[in-house]
Amino acid sequence: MASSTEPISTSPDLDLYAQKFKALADPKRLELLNLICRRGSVCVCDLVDEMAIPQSKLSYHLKILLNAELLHKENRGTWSYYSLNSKEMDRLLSNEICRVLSPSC
Amino acid sequence: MASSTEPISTSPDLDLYAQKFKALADPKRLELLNLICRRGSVCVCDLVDEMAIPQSKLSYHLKILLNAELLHKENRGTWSYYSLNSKEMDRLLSNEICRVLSPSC
DNA sequence: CTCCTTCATCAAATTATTTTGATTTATTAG
DNA sequence: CTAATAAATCAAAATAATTTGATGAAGGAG
Repeated sequence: MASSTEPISTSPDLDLYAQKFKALADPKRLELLNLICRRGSVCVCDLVDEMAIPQSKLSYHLKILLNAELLHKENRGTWSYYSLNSKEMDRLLSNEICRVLSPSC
Repeated sequence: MASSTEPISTSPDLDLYAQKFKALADPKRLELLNLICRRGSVCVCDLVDEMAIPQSKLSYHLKILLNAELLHKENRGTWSYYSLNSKEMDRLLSNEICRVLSPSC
């Protein structure tokens, strides 16, 4: 809706934040974020190798992080390259946590 | 494994962070944090009135937030007073998000 | 063209979380 | 003392998230 009578941005859209935190609410996905961050940009097949996780499972988790806008995705041919959305991570998390999740980024 | 040749504390306990984010991963709980923050210190019965939510449900969510150390709890007689653990919130979240979740705190 | 790789998606099975209503313990008030 | 209130906990039911293995679409390699 977002009608013109609604208070502008007084509603911080708790659902939207909840979605982002939900994406972060899993150790596997935190590990994934960390790995992607360290690699800069990685394709799924490399992640499968490094994480020792079935590909469909990986795609599932990547999608959750992507939907939460914590990742960027770029398609090159049949490959999909994922990278961290640092801007969004920074916007969300403290420096301390960013450093923990993304050391040397 | 965890052999002695492994780098110490390379794992910053992702499980622990995941737990905290899981606590934040629910719009009802974010609303709850916000309300508690604005009140400073509130007992469960007041929260039941303000949130229009069954008491057992509220206690369930409070427990999750407490376990994640996002809240403090103080018992006075039969009353339980909950308040925000601002230190932990600040440690975890960006200023922007802290402000959104805890306006005027 | 044919075969192979990459990756997303799907449906079913599994597992985890949440909701509900009842019960329980402790405390307070009359 | 007895009544009533505060809040935690419990078990069952309802929902939601995750895992798994299979399939399919699309592009690359020979």
